[in-house]
Amino acid sequence: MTPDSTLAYALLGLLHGAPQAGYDLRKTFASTPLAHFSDSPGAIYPALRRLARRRWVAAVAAPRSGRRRKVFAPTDLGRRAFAQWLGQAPTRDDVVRAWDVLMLRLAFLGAVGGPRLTVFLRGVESELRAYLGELEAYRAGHAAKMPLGARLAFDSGVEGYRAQARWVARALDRTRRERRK
Amino acid sequence: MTPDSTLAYALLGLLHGAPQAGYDLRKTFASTPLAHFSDSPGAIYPALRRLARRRWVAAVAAPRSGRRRKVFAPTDLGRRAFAQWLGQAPTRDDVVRAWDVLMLRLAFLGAVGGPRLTVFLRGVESELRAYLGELEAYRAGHAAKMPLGARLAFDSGVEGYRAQARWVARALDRTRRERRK
DNA sequence: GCCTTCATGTAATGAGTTACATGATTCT
DNA sequence: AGAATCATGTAACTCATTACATGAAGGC
Repeated sequence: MTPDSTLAYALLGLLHGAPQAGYDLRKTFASTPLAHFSDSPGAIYPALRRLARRRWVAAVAAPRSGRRRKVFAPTDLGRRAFAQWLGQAPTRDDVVRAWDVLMLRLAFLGAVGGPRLTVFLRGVESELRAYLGELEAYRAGHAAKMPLGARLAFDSGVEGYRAQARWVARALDRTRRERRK
Repeated sequence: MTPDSTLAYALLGLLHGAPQAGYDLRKTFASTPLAHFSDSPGAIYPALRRLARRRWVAAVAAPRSGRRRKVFAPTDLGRRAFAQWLGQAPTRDDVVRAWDVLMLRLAFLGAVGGPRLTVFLRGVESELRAYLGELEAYRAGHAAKMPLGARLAFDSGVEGYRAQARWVARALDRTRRERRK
């Protein structure tokens, strides 16, 4: 089965929280700065249809009267698929080019809670450290030859990853304290 | 005229540095961590053709003998388009959802050098500060209600932007020193 | 002669963007 | 009655991804 888009998982996750209609999901995307997904109907309604075709979500009883609304809820199959997506170990590639997806998974993992959160954060931490090592090595070899702008852009990347490394250390701390309570 | 993809501008910028063939550009993408663009032929060759159709680049004399190679160089029209792309003032949207594109522009601006770099960085700084303000306001209103994972993910974002704010301040410092030399 | 690398391409597929279309409902 | 909002959808377009195809040049 072909993997679905990030948007599809974001929708699926939100439907776990509460069965909703496409319009509600659009409003969520438009009003929270958490994940910057598109709130355009041309993205959301087709994605919902794909999820429905896959039997990951299903429309629950539509209202007989009032506004026309199609409220979707995850199926058991959808719940399993979502749990599997959440449970994947963070990879180097996730850290390097899909940080936003990692954070999306984290946001949903928090609702689940428990030790899975810690495992996830530890995975992020180790991949992050490894990648920072690669970046330092690259800098040592190439920084001198780079034009000013390129060097600055490179540094921006490094600083970003360093900040995330500090963040993940603090996050691990916080989850430990949270569990002790 | 419809705006072209980021990849197209990346290619155009690299061709400014030196006329090259698609194969060379692929190797650049595969070997530098600067911008993580795709090195797949299915992305690069069509993008080059689009640039050629637009008369932003043109193939320079192909070698009579030896390997089949199509070396492209930017045209005057292409240089103007690229300069215009580089010169755009950074917007809030750039900072929030297209940081990588901003850094790509920065990397190419460095080659140009001069006061444009400073102007650019100052623009980034002010948009960044404004967005950080928005994020703080959001946290004040919503952080208490967010589940642990969501709060952590949100913090990751904030920390990332804060790191970039520190970075841009230092970058401005460095360009000032660079110019004094 | 054979394998590797050079070098360019195409086809199928999936997905997002913008813009438009369409009605129903609620507010004033 | 008219406007705004609710709510869902479609169409045209652009683009990237993966995988496959092709052939020439050079090293051994």
